[in-house]
Amino acid sequence: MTADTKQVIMDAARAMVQARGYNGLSFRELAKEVGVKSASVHYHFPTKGDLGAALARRYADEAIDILDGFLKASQDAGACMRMYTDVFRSALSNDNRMCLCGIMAAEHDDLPAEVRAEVDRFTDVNIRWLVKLLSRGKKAATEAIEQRALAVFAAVGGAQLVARGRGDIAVYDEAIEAYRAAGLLP
Amino acid sequence: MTADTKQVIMDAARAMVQARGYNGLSFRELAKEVGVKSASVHYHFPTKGDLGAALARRYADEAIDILDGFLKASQDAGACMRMYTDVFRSALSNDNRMCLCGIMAAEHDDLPAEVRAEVDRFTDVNIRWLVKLLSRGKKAATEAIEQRALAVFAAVGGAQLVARGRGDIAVYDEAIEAYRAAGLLP
DNA sequence: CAAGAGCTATCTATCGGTAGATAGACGGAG
DNA sequence: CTCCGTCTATCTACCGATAGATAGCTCTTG
Repeated sequence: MTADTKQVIMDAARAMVQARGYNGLSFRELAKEVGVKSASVHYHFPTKGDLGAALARRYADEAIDILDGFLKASQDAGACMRMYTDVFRSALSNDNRMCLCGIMAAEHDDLPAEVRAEVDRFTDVNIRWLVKLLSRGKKAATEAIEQRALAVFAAVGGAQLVARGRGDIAVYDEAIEAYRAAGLLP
Repeated sequence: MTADTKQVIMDAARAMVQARGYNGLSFRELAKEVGVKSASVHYHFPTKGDLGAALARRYADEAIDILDGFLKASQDAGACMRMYTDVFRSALSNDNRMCLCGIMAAEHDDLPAEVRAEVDRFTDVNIRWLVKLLSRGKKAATEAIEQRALAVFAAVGGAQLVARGRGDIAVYDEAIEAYRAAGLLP
C-alpha cells in the first residue's frame, strides 16, 4: 500500500492524456483505472486544472533532467539530436501515444490558465535546450539559432502528430530522416 | 434569408472546431451561435459524427480544388510551396485558428470512425499534392519523394500548432523560413 | 382553380448519461 | 483523540439525442 496513490493517479492520468488529450480525461475513468473513487482523486487534486497543471509541471521538470543528461552524455550534436528525436519516438512506441504537452498544445485555447502555463513552459524548455545544442561550436547569430530551434521543435512535434494519425511509427522515422537529409537536423 | 441554414451551420461549426477542436464543439453552443435550436442542428446532422464528417469532407474537397489551382497557377515549385504554406498561415491569421484536420488529428483516437476517415483523407490529399509538386522535373525515387512530402506536411502542421500555442503568427513565419533555409522546402 | 395530402424546417420539452465538484460518514494509524 | 485518506451519496450543469407539435410550402388531383 506504500505506492503513493497520488503518484499512481498521476501516472495513469498522464497515460490517459497522452492517449486522448486533456479534454478526454475524466475523473471517473481515471479513478476506475486506478481503482479508487473519483472523490479520492478530487482529494489529491481539487480541480481538474490542478491535476492537469501538476501533470504538465512534472512532465516539463522531467524533460529538463532528461535533456540535460543528453548534453552531458555526448558532445556530438548529431548524437544528441538523435537522442532527442528518440524521446518523442518512444511516446509513439508506447501504444501510439503523444507527447503530453504536444497533445495539450492542440487544446491550448480551452485549457485552464494554470495548465496552459505549464504547457508553455515545456515548450520553452525544449527551445532553450535546442538553442544550447545548436549553438555548440557555431558562431551563427543568436536570432538565427533560435529560429532554427523553434523550427526543429515544431517539425518533430508535427512528425509525431502525423505519425500517430497514420498509426505507423515508420512515418515518424521517415519524417525525421527527411529532416536530417534536408539538413534541418544536425 | 436565402442563406441555407445547413451551410450556415457548417460554417459556424467549422470555425468552432478550428478554434476548440471536435470535442470542444457542442450542439447547443453551435445552435446559439447560428441562432436556431439544437434540435434544428440535429435535423440537418442527425449525429455529431455526421456533422464532423461533413465538415471534414467538405474541407478535404475544398483543399483538392485549392491545391490544384496552385499547380495550375505557377510552374515554379518555390512559388507553389509558398502558396501552400500561406494557406496554413491564413488559418492562424483568422483569429489564431488551426487547420480543421490538423486539430482533429490531435483527437484522432477518440474521433467517430466516419470523421476519422475524412481526416485521414485530408492528409492523403495533401501528401499526394506535395508528391506531385516535389516530383516536377525531379528524377528522384518515388519513395524518397513520398518521404519528403510527408516530412513537409508534418513540418508545416507542427509549425502551425506551435505558433498557435505561442499565439504569435511570426513564429509560424520563422519556422517556415527556417525550413526553407535548411532546404526542406523548395 | 381549390382542397387536401404530404413534405420541410423549425420549435418546445424532455430523455438518459456523464461531466466536475462537494458534503459528510467512516475507519485506521500515530 | 485526532488527523488523514477514502468512501458513499449527491449536486448542478451540460452533453448528444429524441419525441411530438406546428407553420408554411409544394404537389397532386378532382
